[in-house]
Amino acid sequence: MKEPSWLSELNNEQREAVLHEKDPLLILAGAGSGKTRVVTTRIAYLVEKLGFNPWSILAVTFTNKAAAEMRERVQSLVPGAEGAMIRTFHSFGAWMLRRNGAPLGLKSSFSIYDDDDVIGLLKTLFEHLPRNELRLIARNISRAKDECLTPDDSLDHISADHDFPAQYRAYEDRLREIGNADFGDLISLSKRLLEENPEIKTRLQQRFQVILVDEYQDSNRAQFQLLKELVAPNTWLCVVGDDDQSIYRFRGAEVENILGFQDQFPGTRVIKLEENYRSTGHILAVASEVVANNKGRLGKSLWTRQEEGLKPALVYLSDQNEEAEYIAGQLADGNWSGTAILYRTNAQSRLFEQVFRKHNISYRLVGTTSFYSREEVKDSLAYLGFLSNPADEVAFRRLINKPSRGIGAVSLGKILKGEGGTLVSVNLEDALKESEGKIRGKAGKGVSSLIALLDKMKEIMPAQENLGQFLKELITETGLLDHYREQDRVESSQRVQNLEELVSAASDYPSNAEGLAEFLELIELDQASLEEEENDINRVTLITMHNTKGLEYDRVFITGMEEGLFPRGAEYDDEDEIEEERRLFYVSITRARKDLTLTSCRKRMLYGRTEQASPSRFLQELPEDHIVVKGNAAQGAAAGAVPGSEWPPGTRIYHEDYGVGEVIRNMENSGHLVIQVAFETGHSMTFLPEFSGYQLEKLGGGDWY
DNA sequence: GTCCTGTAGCTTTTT
DNA sequence: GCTACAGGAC
Repeated sequence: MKEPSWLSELNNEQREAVLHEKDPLLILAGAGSGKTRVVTTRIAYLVEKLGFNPWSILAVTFTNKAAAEMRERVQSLVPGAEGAMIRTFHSFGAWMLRRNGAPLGLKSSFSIYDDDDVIGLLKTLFEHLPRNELRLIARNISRAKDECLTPDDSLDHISADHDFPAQYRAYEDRLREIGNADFGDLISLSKRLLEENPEIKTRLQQRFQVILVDEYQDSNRAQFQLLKELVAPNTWLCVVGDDDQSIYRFRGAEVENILGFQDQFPGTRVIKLEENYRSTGHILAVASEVVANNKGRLGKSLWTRQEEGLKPALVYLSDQNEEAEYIAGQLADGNWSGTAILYRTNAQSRLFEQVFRKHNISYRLVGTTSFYSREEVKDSLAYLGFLSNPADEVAFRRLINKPSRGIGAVSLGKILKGEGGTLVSVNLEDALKESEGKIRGKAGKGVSSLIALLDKMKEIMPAQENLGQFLKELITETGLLDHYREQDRVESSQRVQNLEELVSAASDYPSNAEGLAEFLELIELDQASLEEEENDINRVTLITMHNTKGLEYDRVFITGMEEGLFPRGAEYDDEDEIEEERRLFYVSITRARKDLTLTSCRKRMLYGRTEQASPSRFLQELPEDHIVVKGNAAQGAAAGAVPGSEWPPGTRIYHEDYGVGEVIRNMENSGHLVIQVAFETGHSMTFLPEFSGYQLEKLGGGDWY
């Protein structure tokens, strides 16, 4: 029997991974080793050769992009096989909860709250707390859910704040009352659903005979527990991942899930994919050498058949301006679309944008302010969300006075709490109607007009051609469109254009309750789905290191290789954190196919201050034989010192107001020397000696020797 | 109820 | 250096 070409094109290990049957399978796939190819081919093989019904296959990924790519590639191998359930973990959770959530009190039309909405809900519960604290609570709730912890569990390791469990409980109660779910719920409630309802669990276990998990190293505890619930003794379980590419620990990802997989699932077969098809020899050697510094790895050694290629360059520059100019110079060859500039923090992109604009270099900025977090989009979605769920207080608060109807905080309080100060109704549309006539003046008229508007919207909905048409009516009738058109005129923004994009995306859905729920889920779960991809244009990619996972470029620049910036937050030398940063470095290096440049600056402006920078510790880990160094590192300046400074670190001083202290750091701001002094009183102050030096008296020490 | 100004605080963030 | 938010002035 002749093999399909997609099977015979695989190398031995890849082939083994595809053909493996029954027992749990752990595929350790190094960067660029053809991981996606193995997963997609495995699905194709199971359907085409072993006769599995696509319906019985579940493949989970972490990003919508990965899911879409997987679906596409499966289809191109075996048309029809893409009928397998290929979803992100969260989208799978949502799918399950919409169909089976009744025992948990969830209606099929629940909305999904993103981080902003969570903070919005917390704000309704704890009005007096400053936003910062609300953000912290939101983060901690999300962390608790990553571990499947309820307010009843021990939460001491999440937050030492004694109020936290009560705050978490209040949040949970309110969210259940409203009937919506947050991102964490999509996983943790799914797990609870299966745990508490054996009949649902059995049904799903019978359906999903094959389960594949991609990027397994990024799964968190809750996702692991959900997976355990789904897997029956006879399930064909296969997980794919790379412990060296685990870079989301800060979001709850547990490398332990992949490190301990064999213990959790006895009888596991492990297959390593170590042949790299992406990068040339020197680049791969550098990557391998760097990541070998990490302990706690399963251990792989990548190799390539490719030529040695170019040696990666390590370039020392004086500051971030020179860095941007240097890269702009390198880009003069016009190969932009094959090039990516990587940085640790989003803030670093700004200067590149400026300099590239100056040199007429086209660029594409990946992953900044998301389309959905824009005000006009959020406003429109609040109306849609509220029409879908009139208990949605977060949406209600957003739309009540947008555009302005004269309903302020006082009137809003009356609507929600009535005259007596108790909650009028969970259904806020009822509460709104209840309050009509009880509120005077402008606000009273506003309430009446909002009621009329909502009624009209519900009435005209079924008559619209599609949901886009309905949304267009909605933003016109509410006045949002006029409101933002005016704003565009004044601020020369593009808000109306964004609204038009939203309308056009909604046009694919029918104008009814189901279409509305589907559309809302799409945009809640896939924030990138509307952003236009114009890949045909020759443009440089500006992107954070985190965002590059799964991508590759001919030429890569890794910028800002400086201590404190990358690795970031290195002051406290937490070895686990350093290892995570090192994995991030490994991920970044392995994005490059042929050409890799690392840049490191001696000075860097951060938060508006220019500070001396020392080279990243990772640079010492680079194998000398495989790199080329340009420029020099420190030019003799000690860390925290400014060359030629009269006040180097270590200088003992006396200040007439603060007493005795010691200079701990020199900085530069707009050409002026700034010194930071730690006083014996415990105070830390900064001074510009040029202007306030008369208040400072040197006590000796700290001279240059 | 809306507009303006001073100040805190700043990672990474698939979902 | 920038931005987002709270609090005061209209």
